[in-house]
Amino acid sequence: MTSSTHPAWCVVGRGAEGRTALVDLDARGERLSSLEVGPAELASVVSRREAEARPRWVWSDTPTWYARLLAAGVTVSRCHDLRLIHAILRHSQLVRDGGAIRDAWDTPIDQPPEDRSAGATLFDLDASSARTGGVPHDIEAALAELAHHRVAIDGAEDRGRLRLLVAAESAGALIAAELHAAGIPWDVAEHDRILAASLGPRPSPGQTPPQMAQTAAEVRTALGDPQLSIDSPPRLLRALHRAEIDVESTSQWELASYDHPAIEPLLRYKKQSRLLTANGWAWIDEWVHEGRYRPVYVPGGVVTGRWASSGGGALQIPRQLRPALRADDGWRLVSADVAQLEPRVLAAMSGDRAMATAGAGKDLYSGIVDAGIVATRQEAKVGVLGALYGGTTGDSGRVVPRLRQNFPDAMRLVDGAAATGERGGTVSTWLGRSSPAPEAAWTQNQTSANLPDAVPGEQERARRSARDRGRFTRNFVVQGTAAEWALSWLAALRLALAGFDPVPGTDAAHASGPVFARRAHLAFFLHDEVIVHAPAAQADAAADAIRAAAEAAGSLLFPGSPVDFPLDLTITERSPAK
DNA sequence: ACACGGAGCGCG
DNA sequence: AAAGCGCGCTCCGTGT
Repeated sequence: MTSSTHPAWCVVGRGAEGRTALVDLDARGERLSSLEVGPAELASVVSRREAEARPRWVWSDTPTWYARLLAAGVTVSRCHDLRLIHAILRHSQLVRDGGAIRDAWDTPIDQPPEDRSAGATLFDLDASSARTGGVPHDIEAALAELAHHRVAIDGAEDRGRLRLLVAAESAGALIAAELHAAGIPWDVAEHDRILAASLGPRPSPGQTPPQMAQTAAEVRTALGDPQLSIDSPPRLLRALHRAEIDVESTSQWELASYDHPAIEPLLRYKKQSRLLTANGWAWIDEWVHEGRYRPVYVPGGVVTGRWASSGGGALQIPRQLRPALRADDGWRLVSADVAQLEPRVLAAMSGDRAMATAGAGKDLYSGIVDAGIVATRQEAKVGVLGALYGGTTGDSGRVVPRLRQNFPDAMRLVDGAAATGERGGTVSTWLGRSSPAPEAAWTQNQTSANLPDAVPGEQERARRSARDRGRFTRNFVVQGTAAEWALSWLAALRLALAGFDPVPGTDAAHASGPVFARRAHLAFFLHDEVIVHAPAAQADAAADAIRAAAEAAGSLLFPGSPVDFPLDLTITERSPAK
C-alpha cells in the first residue's frame, strides 16, 4: 500500500521469515505505510521508491544493507546509518538527553563490521550481527532507535551543527560502500615494473627476490656477520654494536646519521623489505582483481571521526606505487588534495583573522614567512605542526611561542583543548563529535598521584600521562573538524557527480554494476585528498565539481569565514609519483 | 598452536 | 632532523 504523501524517511529492517520490512515515515516520524518484500524484490522496490520520493533511507548498518543494493546496480542518495549515528550521539556533549540512546547499539570502535559485499549471503543478518558486536537489524529495533535519535537531535544544544554531522557521517557511509564497489583502477603491469626495478624479477614462492638477497649479502659483509638475520631487530642491533655503530634502535632515522659502510645497504634493504612485505607480488595477488583494488573503508573507524580502512592498507599506499593508479582507456584521474587542511580548519574554527590572512589564496606556510613571523617555510611548517600536535622540544618548541604571539585566537583554542584533556575533560569538534572520556584507571591514577603519600615516581608518571592526554585532545578538535570538512566536501562532490550523464560503456568493466561506474565517480579518498575516475570528456567538469564542493564545504561549516581551502588539482591518465 | 605487544615503517 | 597527533600492516619474540 502506498501513501499519497511522500515519505521523508524509509526505515529498512529485518521482517518476518527472512523478509525485509520497509516502513515509511513522514517528516514528524509518524508511520505512513509499511510493506514486506522478499530478497529478490528488495533492490527493485528501493529503486522505485528512490525515484519517486527520494526518502532518507534508515538502516542498522550501511555495509550490511547497501552492498546488496549496489551489487544489484541500485544507488540511493541519502541515508541515516543507525550504528554510526548512535556512536556519535552517545558521546556528544551537544546531546542533553543521552539516556534515550540505548546501549544495545553500542559497538566497539575497534570492531567495525566486516566486509559483507563480496559474496555475502543475502539476509545472512544473524551471522553479520554476531560479528559486529550485536547491532540489531530488526525493523522494530531500527524504528525505536531512530525515534531515540530524533529526540536526542531535536533536543540538542546546537541542532544545526549536529544535523550537519549526522548527515555528513551517513553520506560518508554511502560513499565508503560506493568506493569499495567502484574500486581503484590499478595497473598490475606498472606495479610489477616498480617491484622489479627495486627487487629484481619475481622469485618463486618462499624465495627472496634477487636484488634484495644481494643487498642482504652486502649488509652481512659490511657487518662481518655472514649468518646475520637482518629482519630481527634485536639480532641486528647486536651486530651493529659489534661493528661499533652505537645506535639505540635499528630505525632508519637513527641509522641515517651514522657513517659506516653497512649503513647504505642496510637502509636500502629496509626499503626493499618493506616494499616486498607490504605491497609486493603477494599483495597484488590478494588485493587486485580485474584491474581494481577494492579496499574496505571504515567510516568513523578513528576516534576523531577520520576513516580507517581494512584490507591491503589502503590509506598507506606508498607514494612509490602511485604510478600504478591508472585510469582506464579513455578515462582520466582527477586528483585533488587540500593544501594544509588542518591549520586552515583551526583558523576557521577559532576565527583567527591573522591566520586566515596568512593562508589567503596561497600556501599557508609561505604566508607565515611573508608575514615576517618566521624565516623559512620549513620553520613555519614545523611550528604549525607543533601547535597542532603539542610539540614542546626542538625547532617546533622554539617556533610555537612566536605563533602564540601572532595567532592568539588559534593558539587559545588548541591550548584550551589541551588543558581540558589534561584535567580529564571532554572536548568536541566543530560539529559536535566528542572525545572519549578517560578510562577509570587514568582518572584514578591522577587522583592518587595528588595524595600526600604519593611517591615522586608516581607523580611524574601521572603528569606525563596527563600531558599525553592533553596532546590527544589538543589534536582531536582539529583533526576531527578537518574530518568533518572532508566529509562535507565528499558529500557535496558525490551529489554533483550524481548529476553527470552516464557515457556509453565501451569497456566491459563499466558495462555492468552501479550507474556511477559509467560516469565520473569517486575512486579514492585519503583524509584530505580525493581521486575521481572520469571519462575524458567529463574530466574538466569533474575538476570544477571538486573545486565547487570544496567551496561548499567551507561555507557550510564556517559561513562567512574568510578562511579558504585551496586545492592542488591535476588531471592525468596515471597518478603522478609526487 | 595461537594470541599479543613492541618495533618498525608506510600514509595523512 | 624525527620532537608532537591519528591510523594499518608485517614481522619478531614471548607467553600461554
